[in-house]
Amino acid sequence: MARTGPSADEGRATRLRGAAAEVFGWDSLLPGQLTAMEWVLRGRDALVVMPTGAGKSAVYQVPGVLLDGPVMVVSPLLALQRDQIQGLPRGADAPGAVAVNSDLGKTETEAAWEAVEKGEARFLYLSPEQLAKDEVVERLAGARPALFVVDEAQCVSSWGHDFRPDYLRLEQAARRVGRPPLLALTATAAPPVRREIAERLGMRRPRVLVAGFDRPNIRLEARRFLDEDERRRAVVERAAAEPKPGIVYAATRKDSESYAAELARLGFTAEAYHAGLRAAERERIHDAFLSGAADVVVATSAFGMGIDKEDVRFVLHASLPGSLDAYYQEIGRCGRDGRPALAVLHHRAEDTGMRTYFAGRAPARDTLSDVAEAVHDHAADPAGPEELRDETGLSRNRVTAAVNLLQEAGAVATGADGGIRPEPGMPPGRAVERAAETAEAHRRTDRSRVDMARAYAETTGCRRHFLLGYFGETCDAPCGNCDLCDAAEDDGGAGTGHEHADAARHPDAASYPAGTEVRHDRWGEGTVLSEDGDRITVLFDRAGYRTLSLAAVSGRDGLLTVLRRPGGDEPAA
DNA sequence: CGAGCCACATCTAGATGTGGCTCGGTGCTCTAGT
Repeated sequence: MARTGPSADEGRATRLRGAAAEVFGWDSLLPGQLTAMEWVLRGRDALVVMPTGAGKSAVYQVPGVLLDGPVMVVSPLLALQRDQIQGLPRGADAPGAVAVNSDLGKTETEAAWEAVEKGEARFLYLSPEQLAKDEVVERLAGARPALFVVDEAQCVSSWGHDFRPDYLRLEQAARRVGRPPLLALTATAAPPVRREIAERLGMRRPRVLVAGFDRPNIRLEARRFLDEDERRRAVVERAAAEPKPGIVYAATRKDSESYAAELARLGFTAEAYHAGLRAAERERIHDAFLSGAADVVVATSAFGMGIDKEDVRFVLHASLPGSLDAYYQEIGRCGRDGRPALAVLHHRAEDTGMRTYFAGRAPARDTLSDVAEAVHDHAADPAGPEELRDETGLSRNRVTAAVNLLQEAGAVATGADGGIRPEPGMPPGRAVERAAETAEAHRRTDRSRVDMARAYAETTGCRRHFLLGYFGETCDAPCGNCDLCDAAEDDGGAGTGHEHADAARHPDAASYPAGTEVRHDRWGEGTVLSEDGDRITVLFDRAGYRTLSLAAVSGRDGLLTVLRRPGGDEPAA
């Protein structure tokens, strides 16, 4: 196979720079942006992890105008789709863009498709749920898309398993529309999440670009409370005292309202934001925050995607988050202007209860059983999710989630026409067994994510070191901008704080650098994520995240065996 | 998993304790009835 020479690469770079300048009015491209754009233009699958505001969308927009066919963009929120379309250049020469979703009437939908088919609209925005519809997939296949983009790709991992199961069916959708090259974009993804995105989307030897994770201007703090009233007081006082604007994340809708009410009583413009509010109200608060009219928004996790505001000064958490993936995403919304910003986590031991509950949910056995039987009954004439829904009487999401789990367990497969058939020699009873085991493995992983969030809250080393370690990055501890680094300095140095941590570094720490593949007697196979003094954190394939004491695992009895040392290719895919 | 609520029981007449129940977060889409 002929390799493309330097002149071909240069040609591509020139064309991309030209399109960026002429179509979008961008005179310069960042090195990472250009590299990723070249991959896209060459038709390679790619996964790009880049902070919000660093020009992620440009990675598909610029090559998109040079490709030979429409670009489809899967985006999780309709509001985000609207923002993206509005952000594109307008005018006679501009590449058109449309969204196809439930907001549109019949006539509008038809007009949107025609714009795509005639080439008037180069970008087509869709929710993953749209791709579950046969008529959408067929029409899209006819338009021969040149690129399949998954924006906010962390949703594949965070929402695909239960909340929005159509996220786990994007691989099938891509195959059915002619399997164009894939581009996954996200601002936050730890190495296991990157791996899961690539796997779930069925990426083929993807190129991976990870832009720097560290946000050194965000000061990190965590405070533990025994008493609920004390915690509430501390959160309110901090939100009141710190420079505005800021965001407070609460665990429940009720809490978001009570905190907002308390801040309002103190004279601040504070708004509660959660998914239980009417759409118009949510929009009003969103706009008030962006315009600077609101000092503080107290929100559940519903608030944030699509918030691109530079001058947010703090993100306070009034409860333990469900994972560090979610936490980093949420605190990443402050200090985008590079000026000092603050992230404080206020937590109690009791917070883990609700998080564990949310992390532990899987389709009921009865549901799995009903769906497995329905698939089995249709072995001769495979049915799609829609038909399975009619037959089982279960909701759309339940059927899809059950099908996903059965498919992951190797009990069913999806054909080229979208039909779901049982794997040969797999009776429904065994299919359910295997799907239940798969669900149990997810449950363990999700719960271990909660454990990692708690471990961050309770760490005694440098917080930034811990957080970046979770994302597979290193930083020189002490970072000098977290509460624990301050405490170490106050102690006056010698024999305390981080120096203490260094002194306590286990002699075997060097034997398990990040990326080492290991096998543990009890937890099975996994990958070392980070090393912190005398402990290492390992992500086990079946047991999730575990923090292990080196003294305990590496003694003479060797609970931990090294399978493969790091080095070579990027582990994603 | 655990907090909070309610009904009811308890030991002795208005509080305190206990068992059972419910609820807790993210969005799109479609449909029926205004």
